[in-house]
Amino acid sequence: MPELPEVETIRRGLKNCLIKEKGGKVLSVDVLEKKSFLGDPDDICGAFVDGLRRYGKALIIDLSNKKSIVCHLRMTGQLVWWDSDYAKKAFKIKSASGVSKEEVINEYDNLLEHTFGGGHPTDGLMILPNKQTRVIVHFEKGELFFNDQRKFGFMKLLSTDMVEKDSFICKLAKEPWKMSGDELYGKLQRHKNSVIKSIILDQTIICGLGNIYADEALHYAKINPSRRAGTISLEEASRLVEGARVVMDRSLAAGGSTIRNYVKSDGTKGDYLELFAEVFNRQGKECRECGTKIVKIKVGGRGTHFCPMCQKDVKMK
DNA sequence: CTAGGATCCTGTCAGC
DNA sequence: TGCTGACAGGATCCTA
Repeated sequence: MPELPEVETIRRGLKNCLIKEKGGKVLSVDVLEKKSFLGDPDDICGAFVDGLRRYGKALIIDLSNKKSIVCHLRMTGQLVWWDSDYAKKAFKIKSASGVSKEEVINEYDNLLEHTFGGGHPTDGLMILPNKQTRVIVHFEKGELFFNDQRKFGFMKLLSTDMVEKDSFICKLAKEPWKMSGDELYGKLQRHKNSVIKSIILDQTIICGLGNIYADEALHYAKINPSRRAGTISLEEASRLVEGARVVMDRSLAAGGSTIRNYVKSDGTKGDYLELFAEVFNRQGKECRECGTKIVKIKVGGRGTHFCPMCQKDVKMK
């Protein structure tokens, strides 16, 4: 779920909530699922948040005591903040009797400014913790919830100066905005027999794309997802990098394809997919370019969406 | 070294 | 209804 634009959206949002006095000091940490938090939670108590960084899909929360929380949401992670004011009011709403469900939801909508959430879209986030809550960081002025259905994501405590040496982070390739078509083309030559879709999901080749934006970038570049990397021309590689930039820029402008203010009563699914996706999750619908029906297949074990007309396959010589 | 498949987990949905 | 298998916006580990 969370790909680069979602994580960046979370970074920007949490910046306004957590840094210095807005969040205040960390009071305590509840680790509800051991494997979701690596390190000693006591090490961050008493610290302020100094800043938030992002490396690809990894979010780094830098603290005032030279420690950092490295957070990866993987498939189903969410980060949700609410301030103390929200917590009080939400509890009041929850415990009020004789109120209809609709009224309750409206009340929560009025509290949006006290909250921020992003990551895997789900409903029912107005009352936390829920059974998917893995970690709660209690600040002086609010709470940060790390929810994760499948437990693939994690928070990991590191010394700030060790973050860039982390085995995942140090291997990350450039993001599309910093990568040239030549550079990607060069990398493709080292994986000639790999399927192009799988290659661009590899964060050590190009960083930031996940399953949605990989499909969208390939559609932009008019490249069939099943083609082998060795058949991709320099021109196509350049279009592909450009496509990655374009689709992720669009998503960033829309606040990511994911939840922004998470207690919307009309569903929390975010804007990107409905507004901008050309192929992802549009199987059976018409391609907006040519009217051909979008097809869903499996490539490298991942669900893959493409237009068979715009993205014709090319046979290897 | 590369390429492909299994794997970590829980929840949901289609089909019987 | 209940059961079953497939699948899910990620990354790593194992095998050939």
